[in-house]
Amino acid sequence: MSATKPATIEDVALIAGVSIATVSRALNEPGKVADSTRRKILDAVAQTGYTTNAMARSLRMRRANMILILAPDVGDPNFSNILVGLETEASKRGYGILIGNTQNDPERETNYLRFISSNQADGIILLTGHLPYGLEAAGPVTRMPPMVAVNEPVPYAAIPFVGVDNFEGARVATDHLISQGHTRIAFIGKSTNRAVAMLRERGYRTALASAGVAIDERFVLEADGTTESGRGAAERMFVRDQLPTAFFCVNDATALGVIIALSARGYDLPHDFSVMGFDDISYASFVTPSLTTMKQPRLQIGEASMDLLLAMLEGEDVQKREILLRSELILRNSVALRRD
Amino acid sequence: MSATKPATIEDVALIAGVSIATVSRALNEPGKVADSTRRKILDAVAQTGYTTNAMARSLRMRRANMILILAPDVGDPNFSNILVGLETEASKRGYGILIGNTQNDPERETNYLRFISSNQADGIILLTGHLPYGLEAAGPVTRMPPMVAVNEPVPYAAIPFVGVDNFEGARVATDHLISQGHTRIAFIGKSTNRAVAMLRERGYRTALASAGVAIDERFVLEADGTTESGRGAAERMFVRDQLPTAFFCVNDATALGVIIALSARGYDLPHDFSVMGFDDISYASFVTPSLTTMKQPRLQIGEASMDLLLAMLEGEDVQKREILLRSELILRNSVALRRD
DNA sequence: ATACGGCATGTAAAGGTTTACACAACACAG
DNA sequence: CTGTGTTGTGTAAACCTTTACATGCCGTAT
Repeated sequence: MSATKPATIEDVALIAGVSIATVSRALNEPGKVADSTRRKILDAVAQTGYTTNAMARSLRMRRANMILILAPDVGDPNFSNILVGLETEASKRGYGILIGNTQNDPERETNYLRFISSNQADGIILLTGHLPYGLEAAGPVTRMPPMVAVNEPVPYAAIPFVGVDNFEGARVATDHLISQGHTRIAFIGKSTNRAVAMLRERGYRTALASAGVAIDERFVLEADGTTESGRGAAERMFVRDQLPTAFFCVNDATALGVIIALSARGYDLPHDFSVMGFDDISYASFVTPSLTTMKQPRLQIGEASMDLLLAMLEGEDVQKREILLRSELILRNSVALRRD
Repeated sequence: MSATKPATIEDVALIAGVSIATVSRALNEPGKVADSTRRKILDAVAQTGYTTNAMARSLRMRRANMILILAPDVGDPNFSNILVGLETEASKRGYGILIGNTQNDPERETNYLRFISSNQADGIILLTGHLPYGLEAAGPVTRMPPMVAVNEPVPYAAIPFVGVDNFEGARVATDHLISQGHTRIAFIGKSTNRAVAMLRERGYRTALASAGVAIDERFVLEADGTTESGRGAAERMFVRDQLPTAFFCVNDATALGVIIALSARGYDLPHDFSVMGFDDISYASFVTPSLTTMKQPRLQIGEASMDLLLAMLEGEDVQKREILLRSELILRNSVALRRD
């Protein structure tokens, strides 16, 4: 007897002997309908297997209960658990997540905005570090959808940010190296445009300054955050006359490159050099030597940012425009007491 | 002069001086409208910044152009690039993807089905290896949404499958070990319920059989596919009187565990033992020794499966119920010529 | 007895599309 | 000049909700 078409609110109303308005109310604001009627309605719902049609609902309510996530690369191991956190929190609150893999392609970014302009998504989580390309062109400021930037803050835009306290984390990391007796500490991964790298460098400098250690600028090397760039930077270091005893790397991928370069030169780590990373990506514990690093609370970052976005969406006045979470020092085997 | 409300098809029709039906046609089936009118309409569209409201469209058309992806853990490095492939193909064809992270929790699985029953998604990509819990209960077979299983086939259900040819891949892997002179080859990762593991074991057995090598059943050990289980299995191996010279592991995570166990016992790899994995997960190249393994064409798997699902959705009669892609032997440093 | 407020429910509009059907204009064959 | 197709466009229904407003009823204060 199951209808080929799915049941609508009208079918339910008919069976329960009430109007569709009452059915809608019974389902959405149970307080507003008499107990006896509500029971009849719930029975009818069970009997028909009714589910409310999300399309009709969204059309009427002008809201889709859907969040768009824009990421340059969903496959990035750095994003994986953030994604899980985002999804968990969204799902818990009845929202779905839509993912947009931009590959940093402006065209794709613009294209994903159709989800916003066509009302398929109510807000955006930005993992890209910049406003979606084509957003300004799309219309005046009033049309800007609610957004939260995660991991990478968006420069020159008043977008709420959730991420790790990079400055503080880098300070803790550098302090740890200092506590192991190191003073000639290199920083691998200087950048003049990536905000995260700049904050981490500042943390490094501040830690050394407070410890009264002068910074040898020849120990501060540029690298773009990839394993390859880390390897290259380490190689460049060896043309210098004086070498550091420890390397603080802007992230784990870079640290991996440094470790590969040092191992290839035949050094024994961590005996000859200490290496410290940042992020605690999944394979940090599998490298040899396993990597001492700062762990990003990725799950929490995901949850907190989704929580913030949904709060904005639901009209709560959000006072905090920035949520900084603490990173945690993870002790493994790539850092040791200074030996020379 | 930009309206506070987004422009509707009616606004466009008014400006272009035609009816809304013509506007709709001009946009969706351009051939059916006169060139001159179409031009006027496109002008009006540009002028108003009109975008069609996806909700209204989906409501009317009973189709959302959205695909639900059910995965036990989106953060799994094994899934990452499959996800990218899925997204790429979907996006190329104008579909969006909705992700459902089930954590193998029946309740969450059931919950995600609301996207289907409420018409928010048109089809499902199953990465879980089983039908979503609660699907059968939801209604008769006629209501089953189009589905494609990826990576893990769904047992006892006629669901089209896309994945790597595990049998063939395992055979190639084992052949490689044999070609390096090994005959005492262990299989780590036997399972009696995971289809993928069973296929890989069969490939292993077939390769040895065709090479005329008798299998020592004491070399076939159970493990559930985690790094920890690989480590444990390797340890168990050492209570035996005779040891293998090579380990073929059901996947890279297991291989990693084996490597860790062997290294901890002070063996020099690959000199003392060869270890082979399967999957080529991202950190396979970072372990020491770097892991020789079979590479899964993850991007392709993602694209092929989405392509199949969309073909089904668009009514093309899909003849192929199973697409098996080839895995590729990746030579690194964990396998060497037999030395003893 | 009258007025009034609160409660439970119903009526109908609105949200923005797509598309079956109808219609008009025109060309062309008979 | 009539009948038949073709082409281009319009009218209106349908998709399924939510919700402002109206209605009717009952209880209570005046």
